[in-house]
Amino acid sequence: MAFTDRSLPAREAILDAARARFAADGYDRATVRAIAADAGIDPSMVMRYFGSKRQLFARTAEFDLRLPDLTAAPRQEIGHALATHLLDRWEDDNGLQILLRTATTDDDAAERMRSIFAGQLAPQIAALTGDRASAATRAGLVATQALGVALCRYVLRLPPVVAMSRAEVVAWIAPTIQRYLVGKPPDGGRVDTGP
Amino acid sequence: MAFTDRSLPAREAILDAARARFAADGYDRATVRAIAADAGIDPSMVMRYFGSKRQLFARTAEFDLRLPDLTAAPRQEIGHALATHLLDRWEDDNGLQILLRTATTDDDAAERMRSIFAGQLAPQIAALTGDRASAATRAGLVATQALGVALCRYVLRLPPVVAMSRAEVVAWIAPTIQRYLVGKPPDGGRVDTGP
DNA sequence: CGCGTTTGCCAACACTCGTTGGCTAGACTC
DNA sequence: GAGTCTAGCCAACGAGTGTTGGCAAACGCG
Repeated sequence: MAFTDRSLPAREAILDAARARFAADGYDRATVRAIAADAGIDPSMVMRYFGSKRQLFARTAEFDLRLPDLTAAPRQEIGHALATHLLDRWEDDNGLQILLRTATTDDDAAERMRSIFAGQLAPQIAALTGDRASAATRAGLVATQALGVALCRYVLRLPPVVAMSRAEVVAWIAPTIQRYLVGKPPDGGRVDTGP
Repeated sequence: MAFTDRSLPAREAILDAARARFAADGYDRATVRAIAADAGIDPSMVMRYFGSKRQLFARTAEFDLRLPDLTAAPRQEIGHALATHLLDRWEDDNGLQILLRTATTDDDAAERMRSIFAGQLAPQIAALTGDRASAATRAGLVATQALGVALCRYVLRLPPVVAMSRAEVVAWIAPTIQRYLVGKPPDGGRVDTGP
């Protein structure tokens, strides 16, 4: 019971509708019936093609930061480069919005979020600083600022954060990202796990 | 049909259970039945005492930043002072966690979040800088970092962010908050709405 | 053409949800 | 101490959910 090319448009319509609904409403409030209606297809087909709502969600919640090689940029500009890249990345891919909207109440989605920053960002920082021990902490700090911007701008839609242009946002947060990436740890803010 | 003191323990048990459930599971997944069971009370009593699930949520989702007078602190330390206060504030009051967990999918909760930063934080910043036009933007920037920390540390539980001590978190993010509060706007990051 | 497979739709199941009304027992008032 | 109001519980409703099975039509292959 493999699927043929004939049903491919239907499967893609379901995926598109699911991505839009999950990004807008989150996992719980996005119903299979609503997704199917948006796709112009019967709800039972969603189950046949994707097995279950959870499996459908898992398919739509795949997200890759697609980080560029940060060591290639000038050392003083990597904060700006990363900030720009991240904003670009989640303005043309709603995968992070899908994840963010449901990760606050669903542990599977939260776990994906954790693995993204631990698995994709932290190694890049380790390569950047040569300090593997501090990379995880620095990646976590970058996550607080990056996810905070995403949350306020695209999910909560705080008016002043929405009103800023992308260039303004980048200009403001780039120094923060820069410091978290390669800046000197502040007094009382040690970055390794030693005594 | 006013309620007497006799039912006060029951009403408070419901509120306590509701706060815990909403903070842990968010609005949708926290069921009235589960809240009532935690409180050791029949679900129908929840409706009688609070009208509806939404009204119960509204009662538990009241949150006040209780900001201190920032103009009282030395100018160079207000970032540290605010960062410390915010961490304290939402470690001993789960109101913000309740809001954060559901604001990603519920617009009522999101609106409350917006009004907190626009109504409680922005005026304080205006008093601090004397610049009413930029205060909203600065409040939004502070929100990105503050909510980002709350999200990563208390909701998503990113391991490196959870592992840091409170002092470490404050030491790292205080300079960021400081700059957003009173720092010079970066090139390309104007803070007013002029041309 | 003829036959097996795939597609799509319909109806329904089993379950959970918020919410409602009615009943009993107890507390308070006069 | 009789009458009135309240607290609490039980059962049920109606709506919405994910999910399943069956059936008719369209397709592809021999």
